Amino acid sequence: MTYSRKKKAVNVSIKDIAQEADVAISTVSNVINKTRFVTSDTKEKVINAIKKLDYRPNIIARGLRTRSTRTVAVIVPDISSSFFSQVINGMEEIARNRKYTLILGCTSFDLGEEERITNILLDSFIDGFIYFSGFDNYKLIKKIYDKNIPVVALDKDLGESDIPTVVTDNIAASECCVDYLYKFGHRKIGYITFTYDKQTTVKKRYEGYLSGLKKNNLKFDPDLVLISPEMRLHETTSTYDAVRNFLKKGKIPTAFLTVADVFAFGLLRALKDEGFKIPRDVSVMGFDNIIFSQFTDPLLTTMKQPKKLMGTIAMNLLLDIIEGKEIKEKKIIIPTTIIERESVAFAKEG
Amino acid sequence: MTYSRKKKAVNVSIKDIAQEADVAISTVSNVINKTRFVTSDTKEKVINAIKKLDYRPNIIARGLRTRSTRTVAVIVPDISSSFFSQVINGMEEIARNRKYTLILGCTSFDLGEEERITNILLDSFIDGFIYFSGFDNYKLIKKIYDKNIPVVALDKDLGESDIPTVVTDNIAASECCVDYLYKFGHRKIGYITFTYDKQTTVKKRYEGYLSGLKKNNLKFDPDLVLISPEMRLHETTSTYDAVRNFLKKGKIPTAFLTVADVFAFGLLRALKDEGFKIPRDVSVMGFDNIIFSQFTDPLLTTMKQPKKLMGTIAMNLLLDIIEGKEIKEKKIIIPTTIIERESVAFAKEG
DNA sequence: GTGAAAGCGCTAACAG
DNA sequence: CTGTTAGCGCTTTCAC
Repeated sequence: MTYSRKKKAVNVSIKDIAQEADVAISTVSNVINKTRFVTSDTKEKVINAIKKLDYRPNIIARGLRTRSTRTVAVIVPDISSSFFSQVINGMEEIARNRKYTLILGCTSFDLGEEERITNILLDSFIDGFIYFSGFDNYKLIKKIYDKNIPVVALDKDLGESDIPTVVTDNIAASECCVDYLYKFGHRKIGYITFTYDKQTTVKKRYEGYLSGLKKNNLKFDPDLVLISPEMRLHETTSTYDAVRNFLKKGKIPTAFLTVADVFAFGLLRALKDEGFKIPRDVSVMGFDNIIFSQFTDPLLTTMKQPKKLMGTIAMNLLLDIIEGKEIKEKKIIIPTTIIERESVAFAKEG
Repeated sequence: MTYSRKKKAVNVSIKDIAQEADVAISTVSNVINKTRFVTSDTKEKVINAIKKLDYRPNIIARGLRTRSTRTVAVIVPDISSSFFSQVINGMEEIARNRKYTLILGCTSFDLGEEERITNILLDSFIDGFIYFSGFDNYKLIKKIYDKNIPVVALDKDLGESDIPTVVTDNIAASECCVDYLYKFGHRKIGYITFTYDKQTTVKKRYEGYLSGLKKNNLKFDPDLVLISPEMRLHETTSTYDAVRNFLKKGKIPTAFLTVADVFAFGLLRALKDEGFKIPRDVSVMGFDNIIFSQFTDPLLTTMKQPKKLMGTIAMNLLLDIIEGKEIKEKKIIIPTTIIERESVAFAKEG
């Protein structure tokens, strides 16, 4: 069986409405956009014609005139991971409520791809950008910014730049985790992270771990940290293997902090398979509070990044900028909170 | 501090290029679109001008003429859940490779919202739709289809309709699960699902469970199935509670099949807390193979829906239709496979 | 092989 | 209060 596309139906235009209602084109436009006062009589005629012909304005044509399409783009590395998709979910909700359309640009964590996509999207019809790419490629953002196209950077620190940013304070949050574990009597706090020099988030969290130790007068012990380039975000065995190797070396922290929940999952399994009871023998604390952290056994205690909130805040900021509203804060810091579940307990004596 | 938006930069237009290259506008257009032969001399002049002025065609203007924007929309209930976002991930990849832009329309599982979004998107500038909404609202899809706008339905059965669809055979897949458990000696196979009359997928999987029983000459026992409207997709406690109540009634299957992996997570926990060893005492089998099923303890044996593949197939089909290619199959059935992990074992004797 | 000009559907400036 | 008209940037006839 074959199927081939019939040609697209011709839509009714504003001209048809003007004809049908026996008024000028501009009057129709004015009724639709409420741009000028129109007598209720003519207004009614127009509205009836619109209903009769089932007319909808062509937003392409409108966009050509107004240079705005009420469309915003978000540049994101990957939508399939729970973290990103939840943030996007928040953005989507705001965009929709404020009657904007959202376009997705996935970079697959690839800088070249990021540039390619940005350029495509830059080809005219985007009203604004949210840059949520995981990379610290200041250049690309600056390019958009310098073109006077509204842009907000999400979850990346642009330092002293003028570009509006929404960030979680990863350093402070990590410190907070260390504080928390310290309060539970832990003095040998391990850290698990993967290496990704270009991702600030990963770096900052590690910095937070270090400064957290210092703050609590804990000495940094390199044997307590596992930095592995092999661990992956989408499965657990790589982490599991890395952790098993790590544990073989014999120096076992009384508590682990991981740079992301995902790594806590592999860690949990590895620990259990080595005969440790969680949290009786070893405490485990994650970071992100992704959905799955409420599925683990034991339930994972973790630092919550308010993902949806990140999305809504960033989107609201962007749309405010697009609409020319006055912006009070150009740098918004999103609060994080610890979600206490079952994987952290008091350190064993001695 | 305040910040308000400067006005948008004026982009260079085809006119500027024509001027710069000292040729006609149409020649520039013909060079860009390869629509007519142009001498290599003039071509070069044009290309140089384009490079010099960093020109990019305005696709809005182009869209106004050609009535195509190389933009496709996908209507989806929720992007924050792992299942949907992975499917979308596949779509995105294909769209990008074939140089289309993807627009997201989230319905939040709300029929009214679905209609609203569809109408907005219908307002001109979408070349095609993928309907992946979870609902069986034939009406809306048909409306698009009848407007001769390319559309493909994903993961929903439209029966005898002419509308192109991509589906996984949920009935067959569920039967397959029952077969699998049967082969492991299970004769008391339980089923856990939530009630959602309007979602075919849920219904079909249940039907598959029933026909699977019949096929294997197993008698249906209502006491072995848990149908709960209270269970939620995004957390595990609701399922946990429902299962604990269910178990209290005393009739324990030797194996459970769940309509979705998520429910297997709560089930696993409830079972363990009741003192059952998995899979020694009770086997558990999920459905979907979401990422987290490789994180559970024990690792979850489950029926895999090839999520990314669903996305790529649907998107390729849609783009083929848009581009007027001949379509061999209007109804594509996506294969499912069982992922054997650790949560299913042979039934205990007696 | 190239150029001139019409027109896609809309908004906005100008006229009345 | 309403109508006329220019023009957004592009593709596409039609002319040469």
